[in-house]
Amino acid sequence: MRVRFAPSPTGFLHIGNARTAIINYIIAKKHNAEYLLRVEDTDMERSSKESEESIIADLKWLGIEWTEGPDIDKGHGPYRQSERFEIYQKYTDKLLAEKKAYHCYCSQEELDAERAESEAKGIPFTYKRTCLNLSEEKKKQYEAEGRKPTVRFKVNDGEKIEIEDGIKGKVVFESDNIGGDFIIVRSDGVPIYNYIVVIDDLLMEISHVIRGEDHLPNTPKQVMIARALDMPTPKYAHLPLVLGPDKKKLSKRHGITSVDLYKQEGYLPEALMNYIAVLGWSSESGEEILPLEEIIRQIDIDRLGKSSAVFDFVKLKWMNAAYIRNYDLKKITSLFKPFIEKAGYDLSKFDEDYIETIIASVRGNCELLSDIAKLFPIFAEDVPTADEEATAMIASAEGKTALTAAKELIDSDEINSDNFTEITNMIKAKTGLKGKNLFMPVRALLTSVLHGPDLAEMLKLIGFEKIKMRINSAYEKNCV
RNA sequence: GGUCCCAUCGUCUAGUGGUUAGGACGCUGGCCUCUCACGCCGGAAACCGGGGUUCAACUCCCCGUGGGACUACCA
Repeated sequence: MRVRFAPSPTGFLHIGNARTAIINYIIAKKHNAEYLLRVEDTDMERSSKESEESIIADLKWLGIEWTEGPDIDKGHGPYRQSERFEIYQKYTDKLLAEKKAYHCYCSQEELDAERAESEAKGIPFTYKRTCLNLSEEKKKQYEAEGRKPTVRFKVNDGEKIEIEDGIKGKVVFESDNIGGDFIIVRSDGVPIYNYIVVIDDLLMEISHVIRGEDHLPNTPKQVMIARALDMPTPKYAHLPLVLGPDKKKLSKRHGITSVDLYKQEGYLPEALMNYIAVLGWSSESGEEILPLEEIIRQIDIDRLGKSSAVFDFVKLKWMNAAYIRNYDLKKITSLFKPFIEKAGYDLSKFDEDYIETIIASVRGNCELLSDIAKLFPIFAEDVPTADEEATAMIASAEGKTALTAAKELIDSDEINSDNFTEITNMIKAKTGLKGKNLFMPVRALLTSVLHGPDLAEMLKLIGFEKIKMRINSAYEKNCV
């Protein structure tokens, strides 16, 4: 078995494509198959090297590995379509010689006009074969006019194309209603996707083409080309589309749809991978958070659903939070670090164990790695700026009572670096506050936020010096 | 418009002729708790419609309806 992922480097890797890449990867792993990466960069205007690089980087970030591709040549290369033009040329010549394709001199404008006419009449557009039997003189004349021909594939009339799709089952098309003879080589000599994909899949010995459902309507064209070339076709499996909340194909306008953005927002690759992989099917047990190995063990093409799935950003976030909670502490700490640095902290100034302890304490309150940006200051800043609710809490009657007591404790040296974690009890003794009325003001005062991990645990990590500064600062602000 | 695909809670799904239609996210009531989160216990929430087939349809068939994709000298 040989599968492939064939992205077009015209932008970032987005969720829809990532799903195709992931499913192919998982299927490949399951069957111990070769996984080929091919770059479909024949759209010269839209393709770019940067885009190819970013897609590759995103695939790697996700943990997807291919066994063959631009960077791993196993004899089926080149792996970029832009480097394979001579190969395609041979097939085009063959098709032309066998009269299975022909040159077409119709201009874009002429075709547009024909199309507009069909639309006005409300009938489906079909190319009228204007150039099918052009005389040599006519061709010469067109050439003299400076027209450059495209190559059109001649579609057989009344042909039935049956596709046995691994997901959809049997799908039948009629050659008569696919729009007529279609262009396989542009007037500038660059071949079209629908054409070369067939050649590449054959030459690269792809046994299973697993791709998005949006390609299903293209499939009959590809099958016809394969037949004309006397080539076998691979097995097809068309994956249902990933949809946005409005049930339309997921795209940029739905918000964050590129893998790179998820990375930047602080999603773990494993979480994204897990979520995307289980979108559209369910495990035997119904569990959804599954290690990759387990997904590989359980998934199979025929276990995949047939209907499109709405991408649930909220559920992904939930899953990410679960991964953050359960990840190996050392590993998750190292993943958090870039986000702490991004928040403006120089980590070389912090002890490794200290950072790890902080992460252990607050990871449960993080859905995204980037959430650390608002939690880390609680430990790192001398006097973090209190958020709105915390400010209000400190300014309340209980807040001032607690604050005054805390100030007295500090000024009288009743508390020191040895016993400061007992401060809550001391304030309790001094003020008579208890329960919520005690803890919330103290929490607000000493941590600047109302929510978070166990208070005593946090105090230990914040340290006496900072506690002192925070009390003094709050006292000046509220009681002077 | 044409071709093709799809159809169970709001969302992701389980279900393959006989089930109190199950689970997950989200929502929600409670417990735990100084708070939030986690965790635990509960709740509301679905078989698109109509015909068949059958003793029996969410399940099979047909027709509607709805949604989607495609309809390029993009992939």
